Amino acid sequence: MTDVASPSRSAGRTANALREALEDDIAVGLYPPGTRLDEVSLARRFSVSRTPIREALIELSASGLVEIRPRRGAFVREIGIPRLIEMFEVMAELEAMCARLAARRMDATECATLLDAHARCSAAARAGDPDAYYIANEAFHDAIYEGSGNGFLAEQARELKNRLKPYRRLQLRVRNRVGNSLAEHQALVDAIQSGDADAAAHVLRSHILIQGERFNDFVASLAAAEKTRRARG
Amino acid sequence: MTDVASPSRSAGRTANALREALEDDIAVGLYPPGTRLDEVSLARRFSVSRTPIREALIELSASGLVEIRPRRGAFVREIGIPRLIEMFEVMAELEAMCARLAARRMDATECATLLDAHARCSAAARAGDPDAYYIANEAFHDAIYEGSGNGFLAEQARELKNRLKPYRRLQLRVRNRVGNSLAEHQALVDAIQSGDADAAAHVLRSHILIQGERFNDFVASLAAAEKTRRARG
DNA sequence: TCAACGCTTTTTGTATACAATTGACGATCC
DNA sequence: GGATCGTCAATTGTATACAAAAAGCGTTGA
Repeated sequence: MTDVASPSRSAGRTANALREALEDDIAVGLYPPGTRLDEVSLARRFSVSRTPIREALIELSASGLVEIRPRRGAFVREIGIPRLIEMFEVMAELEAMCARLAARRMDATECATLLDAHARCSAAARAGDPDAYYIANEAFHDAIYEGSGNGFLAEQARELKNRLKPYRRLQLRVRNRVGNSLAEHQALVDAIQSGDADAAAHVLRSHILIQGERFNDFVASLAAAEKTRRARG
Repeated sequence: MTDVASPSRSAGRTANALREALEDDIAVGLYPPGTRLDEVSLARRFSVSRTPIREALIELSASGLVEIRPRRGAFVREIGIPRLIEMFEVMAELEAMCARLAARRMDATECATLLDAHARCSAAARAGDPDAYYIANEAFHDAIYEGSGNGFLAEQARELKNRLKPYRRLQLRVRNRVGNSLAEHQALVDAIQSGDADAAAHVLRSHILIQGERFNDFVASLAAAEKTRRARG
């Protein structure tokens, strides 16, 4: 019985807290793609009735993390390889757009935030702490989203990133990605600080698309994971 | 008592049909931005209970067309000018991306669809039929979304366009926008047919951003409309 | 032995009942 | 006369009850 005490904002709406809790559970891998989300089980688990559970599932369905098949239940959405590639393609473009705008519009405070995140990335990389790097990396990208000065764009980028989260975990384990990633971050910081919008866009697009070229590894590992999962289930 | 008989897909889910109905009503202006959407009134209007109404409102809230303020009700989202500008900025980039990909990937069938839509645009423009132009224009842009070969991108583009619909109506009335629009369409078709991805992206980005430069007119008319609305209400 | 049919059980979808909070109206006090 | 507090009505949020559809299961027939 997990108590959903996360106050977050918007009290008086259990469904919101539930949505966030389920989002995390899905991102973390507690509910892997394909898992059926039973309403009564979830209701028991969170000690609420089916109503707010249903509402949370509908929200998740709208955000694309969950698929509701009418009269058949809610499932953690299984995103196939082709669609994942499509999503990364869009993600790269959104991030590139953020970078371009950030190079033009970022103010000193936002730039300081970016540099701080970059420093934390470096530290985590030196320490060889992948979890810390994951956190700092997220802060770094968030700083660029915010730095775009386009709040709507930032929202879109964050939302898409969220949808990709369940699959991203598998991805960052490959090779010595961290080292290259850090170098790309540095190039991006340089481009932004020198106000070179096109360079910033190019660097960040590549930063994402390189992940796409290293995607073969990713695809392979994902396909393998899928195979073992199917074998188990 | 409006009967929500729109079967669409996903029968056994009244909420979906309700969402589409409300989407249309909002897009058409039946519920202008800021309108309060009372659950019991809607339930009466569609002859259902509050439950599916609530679910539809939650979906609309997730898509951004409606804002749910906890314990205070659902309102048609009022999008301020700054945010509208942000959204158009993103829209332009998404469409540019579609165009770039379409120039590379579009096959003969998709190209035929595009040309057909273009022809219908021309016909509507010659006939001076703005409604027909609106329809054909939508088909034209849809053809480019689909032509990108990136289904996810196409979805994102359509969804954002949907969110902008309530505000777009006001916009297309300005000047002889139709003539210029048509010329830009032609340039885009040429770029796509010659496979010039950069040109296609540039043309379509401009096509949207020109609407942004003519945005002053739009802003003015919207501010005026808002003023009269406030005066009435 | 396998397949198809029908029943039962489980689960979703919808309606209704209840609780709790909000907003408004009115009365009272300064 | 104005402002503030209290009470009441109205509306949302949650729980439960009921209906209908789907899936699982066993039985029966070929």
